[in-house]
Amino acid sequence: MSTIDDVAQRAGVSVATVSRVINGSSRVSHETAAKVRQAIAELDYRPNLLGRNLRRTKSERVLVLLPNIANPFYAEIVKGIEDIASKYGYSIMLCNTDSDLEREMKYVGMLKSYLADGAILMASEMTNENLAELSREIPIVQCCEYKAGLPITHVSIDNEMAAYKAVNHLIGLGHRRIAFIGARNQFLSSVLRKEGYIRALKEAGIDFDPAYCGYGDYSYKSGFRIMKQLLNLDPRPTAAFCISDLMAIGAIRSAMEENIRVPEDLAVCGFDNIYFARVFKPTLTTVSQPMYDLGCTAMEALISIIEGKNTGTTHYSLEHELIIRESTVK
Amino acid sequence: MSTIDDVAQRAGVSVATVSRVINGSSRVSHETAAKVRQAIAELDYRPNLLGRNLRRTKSERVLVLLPNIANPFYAEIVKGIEDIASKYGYSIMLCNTDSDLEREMKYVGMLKSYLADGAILMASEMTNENLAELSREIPIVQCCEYKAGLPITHVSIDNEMAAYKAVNHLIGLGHRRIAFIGARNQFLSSVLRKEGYIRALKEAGIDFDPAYCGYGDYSYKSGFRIMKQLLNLDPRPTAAFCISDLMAIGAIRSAMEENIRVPEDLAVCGFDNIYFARVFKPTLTTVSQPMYDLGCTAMEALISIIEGKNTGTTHYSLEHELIIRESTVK
DNA sequence: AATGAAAATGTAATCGATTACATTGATTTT
DNA sequence: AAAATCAATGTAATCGATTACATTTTCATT
Repeated sequence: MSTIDDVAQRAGVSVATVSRVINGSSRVSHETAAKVRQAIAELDYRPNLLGRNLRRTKSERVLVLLPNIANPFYAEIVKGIEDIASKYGYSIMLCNTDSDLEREMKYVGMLKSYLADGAILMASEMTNENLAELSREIPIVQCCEYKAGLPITHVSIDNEMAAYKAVNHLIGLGHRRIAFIGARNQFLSSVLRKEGYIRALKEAGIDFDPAYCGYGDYSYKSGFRIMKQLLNLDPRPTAAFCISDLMAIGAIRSAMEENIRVPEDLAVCGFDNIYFARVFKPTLTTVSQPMYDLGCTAMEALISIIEGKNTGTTHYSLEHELIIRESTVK
Repeated sequence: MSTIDDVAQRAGVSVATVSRVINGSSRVSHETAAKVRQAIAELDYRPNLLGRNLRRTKSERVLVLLPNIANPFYAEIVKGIEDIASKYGYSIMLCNTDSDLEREMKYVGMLKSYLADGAILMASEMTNENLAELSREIPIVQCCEYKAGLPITHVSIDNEMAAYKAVNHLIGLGHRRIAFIGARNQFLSSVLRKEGYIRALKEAGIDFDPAYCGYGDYSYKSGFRIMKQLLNLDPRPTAAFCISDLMAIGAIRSAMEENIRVPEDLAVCGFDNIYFARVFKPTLTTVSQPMYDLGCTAMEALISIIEGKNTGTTHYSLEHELIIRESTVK
């Protein structure tokens, strides 16, 4: 309601002085500062951020684009992002893209229109070309699900190795017919998880069989559907490696409906280690991603790009861990 | 990068004309408009939203404050909010408050600093006084979890009746010792759910016993912990009504650890009908809230306040439904 | 051809802040 | 006492848009 002019008038000083008091940018006498602060309090004045940001061409705000807030995987990452943001005085605003390119572009438009200083993209649907162009204009960092071969900083885990270890675990339990429940998309993370799966099979002398592979969209539903199909195969798989926990849980429920016991008749391994992985019965064997740290690292990286401390692109790879629970071992 | 001045220069017109073309606010000749559009395309120009919003004192943006994006209950509500927002040309930005007043106040500060035209608050931690004051300055709507007795529009279900029906269902199954797993907070919704619980007991001639009541924070963990304690009672409850599905699932897992069968030895009823309620084993009896519609209604209400169509406060109460599944009936 | 109305376009004020530069007044140095 | 220095404060330009008002152009009407 009230502007810096109102404050200046009430305190009997110029707007410059008021601004100095607010920003502590240069020395103001004690008495004057007190008068100004008093006026600010009396008027309940708050600087108009639009004016300030316009003048400073800096918003200290960052957009976080994510495909789906309902996916618990992202919640923990966001926590890390928020903590680091707040440490450096940045605000973050979450943008739910619903994996819809049009929605995503709307938020990217806001980014290009100076509403924020940069963005963290998770599972962006943009083309490589658009992404590259965007990152030339505006500081961005890709987190977790990312597009390959771009000069854009990203933060993730070693997806190939993680998948390799998970599948190796299944092989170690004696399984030979191991299904792969993945996703067919542009994200390097999903490509690498499949590569890890194939490498583990190969090293164990097991032929890769595309019939044992199904593709969905990380969701419970798609895991459920894919497993239904896989169970119709003859001989049917005795184990499955899924690229998300939600898919794994869907797969298990699918098996349960067919009276197939997990893990006795079918061992299932997930990916992510969302909170529900230890709540669900049977508890879920999975690859634990350091979600909180992924978020922290992404935000640290973004801020250093925004503040010009870091111009090159860096690819961060954080540690993961295979967590063995009831869904593979009784 | 480029401004309206650059566009004007390149097109050989004035900034006013460029603005007219962008906003279609008044007639511009075909040729001129074409020249301007060409220049805009060539420069990849986008209006600076800070400048525009400052001038218009309108951002067409709305903040959505929610306690926790990890709670699947909110995800569906947000979808409704987003759909209506997009229908009216508004953008929404999600703000994760983590039920932390300080964080919440930071976002409220942005609101007061003209970064958005209004907000939808879910489970706000602000005091009644602060809320009332805020709503006098800025359009806000409370959704689902709300504070009572304030002249602020809110959208929810009839929580008392919903709880009453759920507990009545348990009573109908023959239960007499029915625990209440709730939350001790300022939200009218949780107070009303308890009142519904008490009314159902009363009508059935069952004495209300505070020993059978536990209080947490809607989370899985708190449900787990509370049920652990309740099971130590002698005689122990044979049923429990929980004010969130996450709590109900925690309670069930707690019982399972003690080798207590659900629903045979203990019937459990949740609240919300989150997606997981039908995935979890046993599937969960619960009160279904029309989350998507709650979101839609809240956003419609907010927009009508922002655009000055509606000045009074309205209290919307949407329909709910008791959904009976395995956790109460075999 | 002169007139007037309507259409197209331009000029400059404005939104609310920040900040370079200018000014004032007090204090120190010589 | 004059000069130099420095602290405190003010004036006005600026960020990038929108828009009221002014001006120019076009064209139908007489």
